Amino acid sequence: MNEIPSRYNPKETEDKWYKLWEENDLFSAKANPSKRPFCVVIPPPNVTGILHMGHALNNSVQDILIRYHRMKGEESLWMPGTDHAGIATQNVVEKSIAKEGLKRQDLGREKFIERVWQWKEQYGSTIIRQLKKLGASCDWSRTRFTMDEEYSKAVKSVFVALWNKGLIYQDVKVINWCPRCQTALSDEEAPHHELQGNLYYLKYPLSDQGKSSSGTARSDYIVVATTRPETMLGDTAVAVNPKDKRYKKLVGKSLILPLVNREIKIIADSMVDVKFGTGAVKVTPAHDPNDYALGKKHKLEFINVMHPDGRLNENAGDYAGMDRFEAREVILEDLKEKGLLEKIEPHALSAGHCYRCHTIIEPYLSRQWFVKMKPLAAPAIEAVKKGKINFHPRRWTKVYLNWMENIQDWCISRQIWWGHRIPLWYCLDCKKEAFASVETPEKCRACGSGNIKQDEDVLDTWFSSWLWPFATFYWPNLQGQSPSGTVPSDDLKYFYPTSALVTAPEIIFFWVARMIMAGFEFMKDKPFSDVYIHGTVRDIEGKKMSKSLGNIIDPLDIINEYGADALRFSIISITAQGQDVFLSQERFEQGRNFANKIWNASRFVMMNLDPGQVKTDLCVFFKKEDLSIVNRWILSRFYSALKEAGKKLDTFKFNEAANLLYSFFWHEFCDWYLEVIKPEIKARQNQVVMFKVLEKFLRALHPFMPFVTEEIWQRLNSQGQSLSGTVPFESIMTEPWPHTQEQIIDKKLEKQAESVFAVVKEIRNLRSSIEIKPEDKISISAFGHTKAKQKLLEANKGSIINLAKLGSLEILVSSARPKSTISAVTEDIDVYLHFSGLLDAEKEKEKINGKIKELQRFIGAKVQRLKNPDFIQKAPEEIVEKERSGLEEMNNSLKRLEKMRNELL
RNA sequence: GGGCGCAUAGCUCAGCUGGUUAGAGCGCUACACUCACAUUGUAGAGGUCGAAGGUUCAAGUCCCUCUGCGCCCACCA
Repeated sequence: MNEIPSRYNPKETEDKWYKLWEENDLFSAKANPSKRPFCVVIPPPNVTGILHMGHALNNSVQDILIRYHRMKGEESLWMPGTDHAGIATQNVVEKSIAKEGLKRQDLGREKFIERVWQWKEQYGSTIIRQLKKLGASCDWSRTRFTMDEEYSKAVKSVFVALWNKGLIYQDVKVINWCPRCQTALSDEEAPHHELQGNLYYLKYPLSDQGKSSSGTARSDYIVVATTRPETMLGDTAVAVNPKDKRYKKLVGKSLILPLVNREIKIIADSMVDVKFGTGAVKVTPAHDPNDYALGKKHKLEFINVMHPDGRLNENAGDYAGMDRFEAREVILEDLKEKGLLEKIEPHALSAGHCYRCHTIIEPYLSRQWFVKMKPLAAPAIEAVKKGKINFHPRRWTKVYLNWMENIQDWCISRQIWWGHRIPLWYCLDCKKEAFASVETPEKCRACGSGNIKQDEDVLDTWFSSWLWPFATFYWPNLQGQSPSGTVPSDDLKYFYPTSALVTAPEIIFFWVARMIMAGFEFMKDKPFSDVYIHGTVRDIEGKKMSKSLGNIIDPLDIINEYGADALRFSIISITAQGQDVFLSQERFEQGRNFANKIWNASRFVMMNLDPGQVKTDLCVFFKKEDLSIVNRWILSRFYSALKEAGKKLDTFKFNEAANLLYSFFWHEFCDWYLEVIKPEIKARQNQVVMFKVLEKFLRALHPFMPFVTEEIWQRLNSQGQSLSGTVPFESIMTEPWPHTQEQIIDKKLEKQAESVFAVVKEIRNLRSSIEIKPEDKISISAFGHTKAKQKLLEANKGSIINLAKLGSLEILVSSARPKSTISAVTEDIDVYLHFSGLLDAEKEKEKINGKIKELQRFIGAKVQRLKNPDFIQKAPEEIVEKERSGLEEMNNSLKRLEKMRNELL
C-alpha cells in the first residue's frame, strides 16, 4: 500500500475525474416519470465574465444541491448557460476594436454585431471552462445562450404577447441616461451612491415686471439652490411652496434666467420643501424626474440642453459643446463674475451611477419603451405571500415584497446594438402605429407597403434573463437543437417549475422578482419553489472584492494552490445563512487540510484493510451486542451526524451541514475511533465498521468535496468490493446519499463511550501537568463509583492503556487513594497517576482547590435554583429533574475532590 | 425618510423554537516527527455574550430603548 502518497494532491485527481464524469455522461438529466425531478437553473454568467469568488460561492452551493439531490435519487438537472449581457459585452468589444482605432460607428451596426459574435465564439466559454474546474456538474449538453436563435424567439414572443395585452407603451420621460454607454437604463441599473458635492446658491433676478409690483420684496432676486448648476440652462420655472410667506407675493411673477436671459415664471407647488435650501427650486423639466413631474403639471416648456454623450447641446448657447462637468465650472465662474453666485456649501448627495461603467448617470428626457408592471406583479406578490415560493433566509421576503408592492414601470429600450432588437416595425408610407411581430415582417400590416423599418433599439438584457427558467427549455416551441442533439419536448413539463434558485441579494430585483412575474404571466406557474440568497463575498476587511480595489482573490489561483475541493469546502463552511462572506487566503487552508486529513485517514484504513475478509464480512450481520462499545459508538455518532447533516441540507444550511461532517470525521472518526481500534485493527468487526463508516462518509461528503471523495472511494472500492475501473464506469456521484439508520443511534451508549474518553483525557491532562515525557510509561489506578462504571473501565482497559500510553492500568476495588499519586476526577470515575518523583503537594492542592472553587460556584447556582419554589413549580418536570441529578453529581465530584485534597495534607 | 443586517475568545464567526458548566476555525503557549497525516497529534491560556431596562422560575437566546458599524430602498432640489 506504499503507493498511496502521504499528501493529497488535487492536481492529480481533479481534472481526471471531471473528464471521466463528463465522458460517462453523469451530468445529464432527462425527463423520467419514474423519478422525482429536481432542477436548478444557473444564474447565467455574462459571456464576458471570468470566474470570481462570488461565482465560486454561488456555484458551489448549486453543485452541492444538485449532487445531493442526484444522490438522493432525484432526476437532477442543473441547467447551464450564459447571458449576452448587452451593455457589458458591447463595452468589452468596443474596447477591443478601439485597439484598432475603430469605433462601433465606423463599422456600422451589422459589422459590429458580427464582431461581437466573433468575440463570443472566441472568449465566451471561458467562464464555462472555469466552472468545470470548480467541479460544477451542469448538464453541459443543454448549455444555452440568451442570444440563441430559439431563445431570441422566446424573447420576441414575450414582447409581442405583452404588446398585444397593452402592457408595453412608449413615452417621453426623464429616465436614467448613461452618457458613457449612451443608453437609457432602468432604475435598478442606476444604483445611487453617495457623493461629496456642493450645494450652489444662485441668484435669479426678478424681471422688471416682477420688481415693480413687489414693494415689500426684500431684494430684487430669488436665490435657488442646486447641486447641478449646469442644468440651469434648461430651467423653465422656479417653484416655491404656496404656503411659503417669503415668496407668496412673487408667485406668478417672472424672473430672468441668468446667462440665458430667458424669462421664466415663478410657480407654486406643494411639492417644494420649505425647509430645504432657500425654499425656492429651479425647475428643469428635461433633466430631473421631479422637475419633469412639475413641468407636466404646470405645462412648462421642456428644454433639453444635453447631447447623449453628456456634452451640452445647441440649447446651451455659448456653452454648447462643453462636457457637463466642464460647463459646470465655467457657468459658476460666469455667474460669480456677474455677482449671481451667492454661496457654495458642501453637500452630500446621492446620484445614480451606471452599473456597468460607474459613470454618473444623467436624468435625461427621452422617448423610451416601458412595460406596465403592476398587472404582472400582482400574482407574483400573492405567490410569495402564500408561501408558494420561499426565500431562504426568510427575511428577504420582505425586501422582495416591498419592492414589488412599489414597483415602477420598467424601461426596457436600450440605445445599444448588442442585444435583442425590439420586434416593432414602422411603416414609412402610411405612418400608422407601429406593429409587433415575432417573425420579421415584409410588409406593413396596415397598408401593405414594403417600405418598413424596425425599431433601432434593443431590449434590456434582463428582458431576456427573466425568461430563463422556461426559455432554456425551448419555450414556446418546446423543441430545439441543443449542442448535442434534439431536446425532447416534454422536458419543460417535467422540470418546470424548477426547484431552487441560488443567487446573491443584489440580483433579487433585477432577476428573481422578474422571473417570478414572467413565470406566472407566461407559464401560469411559479418558476421555482425556493430561493436561496447567499451573502456577498468580501475581503477580510469587509470590502467588496473588486478589480479597482485590488483585493481580488482569484478562485483559479486558489484551485491551483489548494484544490477545488478546498475552495468549495472553505467557502461553504464560512457561509452562514445569508451573511456576507469574509475571505482571506488562509481560509482555504482549512479546506485543504481537511481534504488531506480525509486522504490520510483513508490511506490508513486502506493500509490495514483485508479486502477479502471485508468483502465477505460485509454480508454478515453483526448483532449489536456483539459489537464493541467503540464500534457501536462510532456507528451511532455517524448516523446521527448524517441525520443532522441531511436536515441541514434540506433547509439550505450548507455551512452547518459541512461543519457537522467535518467535526464528525476529524474529531470523532480520526481522533478517537481510529486511535481506539488501531491496536486491533485486524479484528473482523473493526474491519467492517471502519470500512462502512468511511465509505458512507465519503458519499455523504461528496456533494461538498466531489473530487477527493471520488478518488478515495474508487481506491477503497477497488479493494473492498472490486469496483476498480470496471466497465460500466461506476462513480460515487451516482451512488445513493447514505440513509440514516435511526435504530443504531443510541445517545446513552454514546455517553458511556465518551466517559471512557474522558478518563483518557484526564490522564493525559495529569501527565502534561507534571511534565512527564510522552514516552514514559506511567501507571494509573482508577476507580469507578458505580458498578456500571467499573464494568466500563474493565471492558475498555486496553483502549485506555493504549490511548493514554500507559504502562499499566489498575482498577481499584475501593475509593481509597493509593500512595504517591496525583489524582483527577471525571464523572463517577477517579483517576490516580502513580508518581515516583517529588510531589509538590502545595501546587497539587492549589490545582484541586481551583477546581473545587469552580465546582462550588456551579453548585451554588444550582442550589439557588432548586431552592426557588417558583422554579420547582413552573419549570418542566424534566428540567427540574435534570437540575437535581446534576447537583447530585456535582456534589459527588466535590466530595471526591475534597477528599483528594485532604489526603494530600 | 423608510427597511434590513451585524455587535459573543486576540482575529473571523457558530450558537435552531429561552433550560445543565457558551462553542468552532485561525492565531497564541508548552510538549511530541511512536510505522495514516507536522496540511499532524496531545495538553493549555483566553469570554461579566455592545450598553441600560423589561418579560420569565430561567435570557447570547424573547421585548423596548440606546450606541457603534454595514447594507438596501426612496423624486432632499
